[in-house]
Amino acid sequence: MTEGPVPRQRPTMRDVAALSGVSIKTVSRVVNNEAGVSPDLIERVNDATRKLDYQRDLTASSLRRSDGKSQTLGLLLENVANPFSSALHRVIEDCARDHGVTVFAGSVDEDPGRERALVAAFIARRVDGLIVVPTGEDQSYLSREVRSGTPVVFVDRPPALMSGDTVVTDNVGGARDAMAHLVRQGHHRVAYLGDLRSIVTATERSAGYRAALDDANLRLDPSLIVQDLRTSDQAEAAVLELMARTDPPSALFSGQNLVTIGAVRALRRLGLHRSIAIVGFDDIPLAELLDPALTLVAQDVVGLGSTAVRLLFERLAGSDQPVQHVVLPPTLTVRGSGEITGPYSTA
Amino acid sequence: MTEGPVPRQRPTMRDVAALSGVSIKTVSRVVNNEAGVSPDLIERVNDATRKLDYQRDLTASSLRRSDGKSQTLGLLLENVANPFSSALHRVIEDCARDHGVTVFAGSVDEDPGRERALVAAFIARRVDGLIVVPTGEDQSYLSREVRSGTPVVFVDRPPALMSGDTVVTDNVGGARDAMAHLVRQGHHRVAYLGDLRSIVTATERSAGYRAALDDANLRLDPSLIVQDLRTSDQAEAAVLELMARTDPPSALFSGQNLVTIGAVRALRRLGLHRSIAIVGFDDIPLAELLDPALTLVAQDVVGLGSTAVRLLFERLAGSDQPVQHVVLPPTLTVRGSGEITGPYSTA
DNA sequence: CTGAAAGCGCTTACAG
DNA sequence: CTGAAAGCGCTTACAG
Repeated sequence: MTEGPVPRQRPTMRDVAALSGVSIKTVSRVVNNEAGVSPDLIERVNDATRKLDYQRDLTASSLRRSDGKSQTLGLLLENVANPFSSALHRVIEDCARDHGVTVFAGSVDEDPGRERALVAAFIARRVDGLIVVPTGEDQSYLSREVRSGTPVVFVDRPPALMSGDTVVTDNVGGARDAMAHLVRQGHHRVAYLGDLRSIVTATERSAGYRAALDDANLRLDPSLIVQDLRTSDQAEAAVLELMARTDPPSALFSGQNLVTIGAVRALRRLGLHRSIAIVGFDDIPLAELLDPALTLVAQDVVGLGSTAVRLLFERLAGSDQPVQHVVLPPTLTVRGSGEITGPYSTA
Repeated sequence: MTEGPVPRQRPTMRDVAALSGVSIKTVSRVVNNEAGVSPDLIERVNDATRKLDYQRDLTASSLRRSDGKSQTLGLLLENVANPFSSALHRVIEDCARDHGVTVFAGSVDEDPGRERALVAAFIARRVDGLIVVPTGEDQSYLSREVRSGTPVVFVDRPPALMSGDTVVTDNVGGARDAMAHLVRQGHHRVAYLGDLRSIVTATERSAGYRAALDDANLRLDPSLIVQDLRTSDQAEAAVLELMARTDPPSALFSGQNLVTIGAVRALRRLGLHRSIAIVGFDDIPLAELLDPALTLVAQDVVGLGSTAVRLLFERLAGSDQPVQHVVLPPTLTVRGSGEITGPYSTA
């Protein structure tokens, strides 16, 4: 009877202590760089550590540690594969690394049940804190976690039914700027294409759209507002329908990256991409390679991520300042698609 | 003197046991759904669990568990924000979730030191296994981890200086197909634009390029081969230079997504995007919206990710079958940029 | 400067 | 069916 290769167990502090002829407490001191160990013991312990390839078990360490920190952080994103989410993930990873913290990430897919399940999975693994892009319904269940000592910072969207540190983009202002830009190009009939109304950012962007019309004393035509678009296919269909009307818009404002992609696809299918203006919210990779290149309102992803991490670490350091709300301005990047002039152009 | 809100400690099994009047062993049995606990005790424990909002500490649990599993997995990607990496991440997240496993992900950025640091961080947190997109140098240090009982599966690229379960794309075949496609359109002078030669996939793709020229009895012109392109800017510059020659290529084969983007940018700058053909390796979001739309060789990301997870869980289940090497075919997606005909076209 | 004992929150191995 | 004791790998609190 042949046995597979028996996996030799990972060495423990006890093994290192035995090999170097000291107590495990001394090994612990050396491993943690505590002062007050004699140089020769330090050397003997380090030798043994190398010889055995000892790697401390951080989970056991944090179990007993007085601060109880696991050096771990949970990140809940809409979808790790979405360009905005993954860019945010990268920024947060880098900031967390500076603190020696490793990141668990998960995709929520706008599903409140999944949000709760992911939070439970992260809490069960005793993350030190959570950074959450919340899904529209109700985050009140998170206040328990905050009270239990796990700080939570919300990013991209504010939480519902609870208050907490939050870092968001000025969605109303960004949408308003984008719309004002289109109006300046001579567009009076601009359609709004939006994501799920349950998503706060979508609602805010539509509010910015309305505000800009108001600013310009333009009438709001409710039939030019299409919302609850979840996929680029739905957005494409919506634009095909809009443009088939007897009174189509001369420009589009799209409230999210997937929606923008679907809208552009529809305009190209209709051969209207050079005559109908479009400005979209959210940056899109390759936006500058399209023809015309896409004029977009881009969020400050680095600002969002780094501020969220900073707020989280301030709480972890014991800050009990009042709840922080940080709002970052987005940037309108002019590239061509938003500068197609409309019927009221004075140029 | 005012005190901040004292964070009430998370309840432990001891607290639940006290409240329900049983031993912690009984609480453990109920929490783990072990058979053989009387119905009324189950109910009392569940009541107390709810009342206290008890959430088991999985890290403590796995410390004592005989299998020692942390229900955690470490994923090393080139960059969590890269479209290919993040798509792979999402597939792996979903497969891992089916096993109740949560994913740590990190970005290596082609830096061997960072690869080792990330592995160390994941091992210190006692992940059950690792899925690694290796960086070209040397993965031999990982055999220690495998021997210590932490299985490793390599994905997208094979490891260097060690052997291990690996899931990769048929890069040679994919590149060969792409090149054969260009040759069929009448191109005899095709430039190859490649990533770092230290990246195995880049080397394989250049081998496929050469093989296809051979298949077609075409002369290889070394001056049409540009490698070690790391960014889209470098690729753009390289193409500008190539096209300024007295004998420029009539088509381009680009070996990676960022390189393709740079190449397209150059062609557009030169106004050559409708006359010079291009086929790229790796899918690119929005490829179908460019003009012409991009003909690309796309990897089977779902296959790569799901196979990697399957192999990992087979090892975790104790499989000691020989090392597995899985090679998945990529798919040439014809969209326009690769069908621009060349000087030797018979059409 | 060093170490033996106790304990972090849980599961194992065993006794009743 | 239930629980007291021991122990996972580490750190704390304390003694010398």
